[in-house]
Amino acid sequence: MKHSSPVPHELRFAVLAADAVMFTVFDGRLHVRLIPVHLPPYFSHLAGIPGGLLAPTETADQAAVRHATTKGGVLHEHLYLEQLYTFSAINRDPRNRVVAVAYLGLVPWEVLTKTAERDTAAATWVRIDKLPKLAYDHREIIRVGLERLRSRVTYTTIIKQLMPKEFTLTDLEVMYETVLGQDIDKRNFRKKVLKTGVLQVLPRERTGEQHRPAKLYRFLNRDIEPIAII
Amino acid sequence: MKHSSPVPHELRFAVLAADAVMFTVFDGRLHVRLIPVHLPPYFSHLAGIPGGLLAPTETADQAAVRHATTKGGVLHEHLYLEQLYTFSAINRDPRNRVVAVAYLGLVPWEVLTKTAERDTAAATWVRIDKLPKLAYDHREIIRVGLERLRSRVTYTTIIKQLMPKEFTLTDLEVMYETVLGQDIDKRNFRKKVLKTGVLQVLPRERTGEQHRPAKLYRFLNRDIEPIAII
DNA sequence: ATACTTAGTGTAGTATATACACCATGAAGC
DNA sequence: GCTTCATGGTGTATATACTACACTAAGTAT
Repeated sequence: MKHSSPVPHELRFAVLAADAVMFTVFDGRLHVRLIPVHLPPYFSHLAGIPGGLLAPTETADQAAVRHATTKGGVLHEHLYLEQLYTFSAINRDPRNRVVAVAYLGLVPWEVLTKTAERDTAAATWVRIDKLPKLAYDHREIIRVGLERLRSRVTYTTIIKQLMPKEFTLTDLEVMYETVLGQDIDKRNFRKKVLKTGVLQVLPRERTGEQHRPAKLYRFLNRDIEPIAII
Repeated sequence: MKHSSPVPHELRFAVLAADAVMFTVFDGRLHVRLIPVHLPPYFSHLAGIPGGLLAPTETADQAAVRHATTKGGVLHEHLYLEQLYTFSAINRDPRNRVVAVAYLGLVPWEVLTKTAERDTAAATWVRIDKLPKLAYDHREIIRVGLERLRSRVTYTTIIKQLMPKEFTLTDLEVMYETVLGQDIDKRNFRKKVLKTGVLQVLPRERTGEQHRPAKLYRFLNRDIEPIAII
């Protein structure tokens, strides 16, 4: 049993939420995961990023995983999440004081095989240059998430969280180009990325593509290392 | 008047706090601001970083400024604060569920002229290699703050938040060396930092120091720019 | 005038970044 | 089986940046 609380009721004014800005890349475009917002005062007119309240026995990390998977439809084992920023503006939710711990989520498109992970009534992948009107401050949260993603991509190996297990060097180059929105020189990119030593060549090639087969690579481990690549 | 809340009482389990890990540098050492923790279950046995609960009409940023100034004793106009990380472990406070939005604070030692800003009974500057036993998860918060400071110092100009208005190139070099804990080559440092263009030479020198006078510089603006220096 | 202390500077060697074009190889069509 | 097509894969020359390193300059104190 708990002791009587030393914190007066009027300081328990806020509700805590965990929201996830999840990105994936396909068709050479960055996409973000959006769900319809059913709650008042929006009643499905608007979209938002997946998220929800913390339970009393949950950390923000745990709540982020729970809401990203249940509401966002992306399987836990496919998803990388890291804390992004905490949004605490007084009226960010018009109904209540809600403080949101936002998370940056990344998931490789290729692993999203289950129907619920692609586009359904409950959740869709939307091009970041085609965002609809969004509820709350979710446009701002997405902006901060994208900014963080682009920044981290240039000095860490976080991009591995967007790549499938096996990929060609062109796949990886295109991923960098898509996330950063800029072209990269093919020869210089290959020299640089191979010199970092984060990739392992596989004894296999990707064939069947009406051109010369490409060697397949994988990242040596799942951790994000602080290495400048671009 | 507020509408009746759509959020059940049992989801208002948490209290929100804003804590500030404030750093300054003097005597060639990094110091962090600590205050005695009077509350149960610690009763002044332990120290902690300044912080406190959010008021219902406050953002986390505002609460961080308020507690850093009132409890930490550092004047608002001397203090730089940026959001660091949100700590939400279930039992981080043994009395209550408290979710803390932690802030990284920086302040130049030279501006701390008021008594309350130096060492008092209410707050002291403690060498980061001589930390006492700390309440809650404050050692972890300080660790994360220091890690963030060192990381930001290498690819932004955040170090300007630790420098007085006017300084010599040696002052700046020593600041980098102190924060990063490593020596820097004097000639290479000067070439690099002057080439970035973030500094302005002043038409003045620092004299009276029983050696050749040093030119004084200042940062061109207060914003933090993403520039690699070390 | 001398001693002391930090300020201020340059260069050579190495490593890294950039710009840029052609041959290799499998698939598909004839 | 020859040709076409499309992407895979490679090297070099130039410019820029990084590193290591030692001496003179100038004010203060005696």
